[in-house]
Amino acid sequence: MANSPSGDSVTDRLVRILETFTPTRTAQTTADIGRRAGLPSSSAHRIVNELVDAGLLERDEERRVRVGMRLWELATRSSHALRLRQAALPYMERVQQRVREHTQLAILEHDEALFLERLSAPDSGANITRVAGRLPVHASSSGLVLLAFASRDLQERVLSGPLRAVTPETIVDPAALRRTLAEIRTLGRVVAPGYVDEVSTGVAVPVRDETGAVIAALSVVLPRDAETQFALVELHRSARDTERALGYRR
Amino acid sequence: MANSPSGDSVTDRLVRILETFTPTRTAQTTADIGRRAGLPSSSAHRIVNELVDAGLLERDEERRVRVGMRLWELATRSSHALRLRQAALPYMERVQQRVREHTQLAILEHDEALFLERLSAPDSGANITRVAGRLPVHASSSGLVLLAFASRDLQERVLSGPLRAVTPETIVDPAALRRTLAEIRTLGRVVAPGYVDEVSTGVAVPVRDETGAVIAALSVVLPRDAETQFALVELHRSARDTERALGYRR
DNA sequence: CGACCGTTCCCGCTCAATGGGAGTCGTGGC
DNA sequence: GCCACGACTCCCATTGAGCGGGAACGGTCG
Repeated sequence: MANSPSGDSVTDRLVRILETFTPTRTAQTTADIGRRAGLPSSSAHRIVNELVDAGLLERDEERRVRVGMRLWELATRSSHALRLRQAALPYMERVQQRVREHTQLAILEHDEALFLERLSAPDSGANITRVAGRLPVHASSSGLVLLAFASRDLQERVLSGPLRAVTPETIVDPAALRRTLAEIRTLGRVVAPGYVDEVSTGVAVPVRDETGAVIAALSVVLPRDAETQFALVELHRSARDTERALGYRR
Repeated sequence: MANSPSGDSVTDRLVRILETFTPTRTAQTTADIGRRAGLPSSSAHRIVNELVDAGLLERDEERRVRVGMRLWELATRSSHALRLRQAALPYMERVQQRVREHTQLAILEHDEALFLERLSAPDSGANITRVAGRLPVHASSSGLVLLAFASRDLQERVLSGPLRAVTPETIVDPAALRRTLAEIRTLGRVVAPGYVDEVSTGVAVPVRDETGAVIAALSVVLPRDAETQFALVELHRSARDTERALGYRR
């Protein structure tokens, strides 16, 4: 790969640089980026300046570096997930209005649940989910739905891998997880009390394409002891409407 | 610059490759990308494969190349615009529910209005705006608001540049545009009938930070002859609520 | 069956990227 | 006022990774 003795390509370096940015660290000095990405100072400065010139990164008033709007634009405007998001949004809004709790849309990405959208009323409860954030498939309600309908391959990989407990109530026993997944496939929904956050219960349903394959999960985060039935009915309705809006007819 | 005799850096090439993707062309063959980006076939294949390995691009079922979710994730999760969008979203929803027409949020980016979000009821009218899409500042209602409160520098650049007519009613006379901008500054809003689309009227208001600087525009697209007053009142209220949600107190 | 196209593989050349180090600027502590 | 530190820029000799022309493979279409 690149001319670097360190043996990483320019692409690798670019990704490593972008990965130094997180939701809580959106602006940093070039030197910081270099340290975190494991790049020599002069290289870090040179590459970051190049990226700023290209518009992929930006400088704020204090010359700190941020991810550029240009990158967001390029990534968003041709993302196929945008179509899914736009189709689902009106129906997510309806769920949000009626249930008045966090409503979210997630897809399967690299063995995790990636959240494409989150709607929250000002008075909604706690929620650790973020737009463009991730949660493990075996813990989050969205993830469980995505996992239940994922390839056998992925299921086995997750079941045999270490199942990290996010809370004491997260399912970490492979046999129990297997039973839960079977139940999700039968019932077409999941109720996940306290798996991600002890004070909340996630409920989720699948969104399918015309072949019946599950392409996304719609979910709501309720207070731990809330009634789940109404939210599930609304989620199912919105999932169907989203499928229709995408042009899928089954 | 990269090792290429063509004298463009790897970064340049990356941007050129990403720019071959558009909202209407979200999947293409590697050879297509190469042609459109002006790269030799073997180089295009090598670079695209590298980007796919890094997760910035993806292959679909037919081996065509798409922009990867990983790129969207990296660009979105640390984007400072995300904070603005999340703060504005609940209030945009309220506007959308009450006015029942396209509601959008735009910022100034590289002398154009860049749309961060668009909410549309299924029964809303025509709208050429897209999320992550752009419109010229002198034509769109959002753009006019952003331009009116932008730096004198940008204003003069736009006023002296060629003002392209999007429709026959777009303001293309510098003197008229100057008067319109002054009026926007006085009234704190704009009504743009037929400037972007002859059958629609855009109305927009500014969103400010604590220093009073305009950071975004909230707008609604109405049918050409609709009453604008109600929409403007709702927009103003939502702009104020958004400013408060962002923690700006004035 | 032949033409075409997308793609992969190969390989020798070369020059752009590399990174250590020196120097500049700005800041904050004392 | 002085010193230390950190962020950043500039310089430059070295070198190996990127480059791209070309050959070859495989699928598709007429």
